[in-house]
Amino acid sequence: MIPNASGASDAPAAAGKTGSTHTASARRKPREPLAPDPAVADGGFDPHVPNVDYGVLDSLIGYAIRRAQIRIYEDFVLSLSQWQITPPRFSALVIISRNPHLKLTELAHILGIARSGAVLLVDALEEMKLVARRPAAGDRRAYSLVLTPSGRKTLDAATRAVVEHDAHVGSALSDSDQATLKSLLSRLAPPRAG
Amino acid sequence: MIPNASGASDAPAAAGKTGSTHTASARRKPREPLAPDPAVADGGFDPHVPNVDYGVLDSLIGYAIRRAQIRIYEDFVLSLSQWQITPPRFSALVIISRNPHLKLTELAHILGIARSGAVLLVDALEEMKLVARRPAAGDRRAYSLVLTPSGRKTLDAATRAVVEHDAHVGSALSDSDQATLKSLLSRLAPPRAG
DNA sequence: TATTGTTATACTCTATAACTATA
DNA sequence: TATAGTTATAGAGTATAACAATA
Repeated sequence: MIPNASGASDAPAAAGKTGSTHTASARRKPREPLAPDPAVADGGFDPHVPNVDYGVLDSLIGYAIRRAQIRIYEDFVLSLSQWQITPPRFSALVIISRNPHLKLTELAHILGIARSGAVLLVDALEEMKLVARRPAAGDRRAYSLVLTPSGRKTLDAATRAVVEHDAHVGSALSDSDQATLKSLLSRLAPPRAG
Repeated sequence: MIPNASGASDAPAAAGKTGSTHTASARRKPREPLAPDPAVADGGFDPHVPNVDYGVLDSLIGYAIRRAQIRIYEDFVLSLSQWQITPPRFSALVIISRNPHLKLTELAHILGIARSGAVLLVDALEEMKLVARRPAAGDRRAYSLVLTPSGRKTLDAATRAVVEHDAHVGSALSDSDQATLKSLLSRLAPPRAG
C-alpha cells in the first residue's frame, strides 16, 4: 500500500502501547527479503469499500475531503518519487523560489509549521542541494533562503510533473467544475469566533 | 500553533539531517515552563499570507484541498481534544461501531492502512477502554472488534461534537453548495490507468 | 527583553519485513 | 502455503521547550 497522507499529529498526549499478548513472539533477526507481504498487495485506497457502513462519515464534509486527499497524495507521491520530493518539500521549494530571501521564521509561518519544523525541512532540502542558506543582509541572526541552480532545475522538472499530476486529478471535471470546486473549498472552515 | 494535520509519510528514503552549525548549543536540561514560545502564538494556519507569492500552488486542486484540510483538522482536533480522539481514531471507532465484529485486517483495508498500523490503532483504543478484541467465531487466529459500552457512550458524544464541528466547517455554504462540493470531491483522482 | 535559528525530546501516523499461530 | 495478528524497526512530520547569538 502506498503511504497514505492521511496522518495528523494531535495536540494532547495519549500515547502508550499496551502490547496485547495473543500470539506471542520472541526475538527475531532479519532475513533475506523473500516476497512482499501478501496482505499488502492492494491497489491503493478504496474510498468506499463495498458492503461497509461508513455511518456518519459519509455525511461529513471533512471526511469527503480526507478521502479525496488520500487519493490525491497517493498519486502526488508517485509523481515525484524519483526526486524524493514530498508534498511539504514541494510547497517549501515553490515558496522559496517565488519569494527569495525569506527567513526561516517567515517560511515556517507561510507553511503553517513550527520554526523547528522549518529547520528540519530546510536541512533536508539543503542536503539534497536544492536550497542554500545565505547570510541575511542586516541581521546576523538570520538566514536568507534561496534555491541553488540545481534546485531551480529540479523544481522546474518537478513542477511539470505536479502540474501533470494535478491535471490527472481533475481530469473528470470540466474547467468550470474545477473553478467551482476551488471556490467552494476556499469558503470552508472560517475561523472560529472566540 | 495547533498541530496541523498536513503531514504525510512518503514512500522512498531520503531522511538525514545535516545539522548546520550556526548557533551552536551544548547540553541542556529541562527548566520550569516559563512562557509559551513567543513565535508560536499565532491564530492558526493562514491559507494565504499577504504579500506572499504562492506560484503554481495557487493553481493546483491538490493544494486547494490541502489548504482546506489543514484548517478543518485544526478545528476537528480542537473539537475532540477532550477525549484525545484523533481523526484516524474517530474513523476507526465509527467503522467498528457500524460494522461490528470486523477483523483487524478488514479494518486496515477499510481505513487504507497497513495491518501493523491497525494493530497500533486498536491497541490505543483498547487502552482507552473504547474497543475490545473478542475471539472471532470459527477462526482462532482472528479477533472480532467491538465497541465497549464506554466506547459507545464516548463515540456518541464525540459524534455530536464532530457533527457540530462539521456544520461549522460548512457554515458558509448552502446545503446545495455542500452537496455540490461533496459530489465534485468524489469525482477527483480517478485511479491511474496502468 | 525580544527575535532567529537551533537542538533535544516526544509523539502520531505510517511503512516494510519478519515472525508465530492457525487455517 | 496462505492468512491473521504481532512485533521490530524506520522514517516523515509535527510539537513543545529550552538554549546561544544577536537585535
